[in-house]
Amino acid sequence: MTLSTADKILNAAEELFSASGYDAVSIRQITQTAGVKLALVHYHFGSKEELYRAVIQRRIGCLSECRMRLLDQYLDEAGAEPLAIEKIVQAFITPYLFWHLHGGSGWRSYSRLVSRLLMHDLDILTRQFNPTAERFIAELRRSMPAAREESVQWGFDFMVGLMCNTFSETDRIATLSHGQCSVEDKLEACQNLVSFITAGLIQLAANRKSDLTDPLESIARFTEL
Amino acid sequence: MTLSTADKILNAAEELFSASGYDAVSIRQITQTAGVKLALVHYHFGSKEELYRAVIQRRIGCLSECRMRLLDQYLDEAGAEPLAIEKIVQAFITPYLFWHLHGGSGWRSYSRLVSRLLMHDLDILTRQFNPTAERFIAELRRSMPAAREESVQWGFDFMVGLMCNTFSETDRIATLSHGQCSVEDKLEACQNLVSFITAGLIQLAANRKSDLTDPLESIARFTEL
DNA sequence: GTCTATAGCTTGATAGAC
DNA sequence: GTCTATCAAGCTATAGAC
Repeated sequence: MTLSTADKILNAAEELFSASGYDAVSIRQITQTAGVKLALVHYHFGSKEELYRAVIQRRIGCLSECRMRLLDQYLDEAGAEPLAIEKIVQAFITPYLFWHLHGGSGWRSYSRLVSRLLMHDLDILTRQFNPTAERFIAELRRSMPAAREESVQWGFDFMVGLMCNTFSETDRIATLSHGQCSVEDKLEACQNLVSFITAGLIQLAANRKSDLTDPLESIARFTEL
Repeated sequence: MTLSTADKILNAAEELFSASGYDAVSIRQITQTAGVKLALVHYHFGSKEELYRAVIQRRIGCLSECRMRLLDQYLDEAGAEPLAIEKIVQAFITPYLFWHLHGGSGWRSYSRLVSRLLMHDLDILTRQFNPTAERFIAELRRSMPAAREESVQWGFDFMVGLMCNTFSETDRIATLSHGQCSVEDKLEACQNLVSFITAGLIQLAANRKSDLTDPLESIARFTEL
């Protein structure tokens, strides 16, 4: 199990980027963690940003493929019927969970890193992710026949955001629950997550939007005083 | 409307931090944007990190207060009854929306900045935020009488995460929907958001967790081949 | 309170020996 | 492929004149 220099660098970078974000990590820290010399990053990857991209690239295909295969399996089983919304949510989220649980520490870092990345909007990510996204949106649309297009779009966006939030591993919930819950227990988190998202989507499927006029007016009244 | 130097710095910092994150912004950029000299940041705030904290501090009380007042109003109206879950969600989210809509560009930046901050877990934020959080969790608990404590905790966590995600303003949805939706339309987003979260919470209130054994096993089968 | 000037350090990147 | 040595630029922070 001797790793190539490139892999050592990728592993260290994955871990550090996922813990602190791109800007807060220097390539010196990375090479030190990896146990290799500074110049080797530039030899193997060219620049810090290209290293970052390489880290993301390494595992992204695996995730997309898992999602697609699970979706295909459910479509097979359902025949011509639209999928149950819960199945779509499961096909989207379980691959993340699976690799997080059984992929070793690298995958744990990776899921955190990708989740962090949501605000960075890097071209790589969208280029790799959008095809999968569009397939899931299409299935969602088929399973929400009465819904306006916006509801479908927002529903998918909420699902992605919530999943990333859960895997980003800021353990707010541990503090607030005084240790009773923790993002450490990803299976528990995801069971709740999938259930929560499914119910939310079913609600959007019925075109229900909450009317916010009253609370907005209340606040306006507060701030005038 | 002449701003003090400190306010000029705070405004510039708020805007830049919210756009790029703490580490990616230098105090040189900040002072340049603010139109003041470099040394003044250290004179007024001491250090870059203290400036960051000051930016967060400036508006956080206002938000918490709004949330509390709205919650109090609803409690008044409800008498001794537990609140409808939707009311709790509205009391939590509408203040964010209100200031985002009517607070000027500073508040727009601010909501994005705080949302970004979720992964940074800064002591200030939790110290300021946790009392509000605990009140909302308590109300949620009262309105979800059959729910296990974990469901209440996860439900609240999902609400916070989803709200922050929506206000962090990465416009994934604009690309995926080919321009049909956008985070620019925050009212539309929040109407869907509140409806989605409410339905999710009601689901959790009934202690429903999704069973993920089947999809996890399917994936395990894929990866063996 | 505001300015200039600069100290002291870290950063990403590269040149060139082996 | 890997190493050492180093560059040029950028960074936070501070000292001291006004």
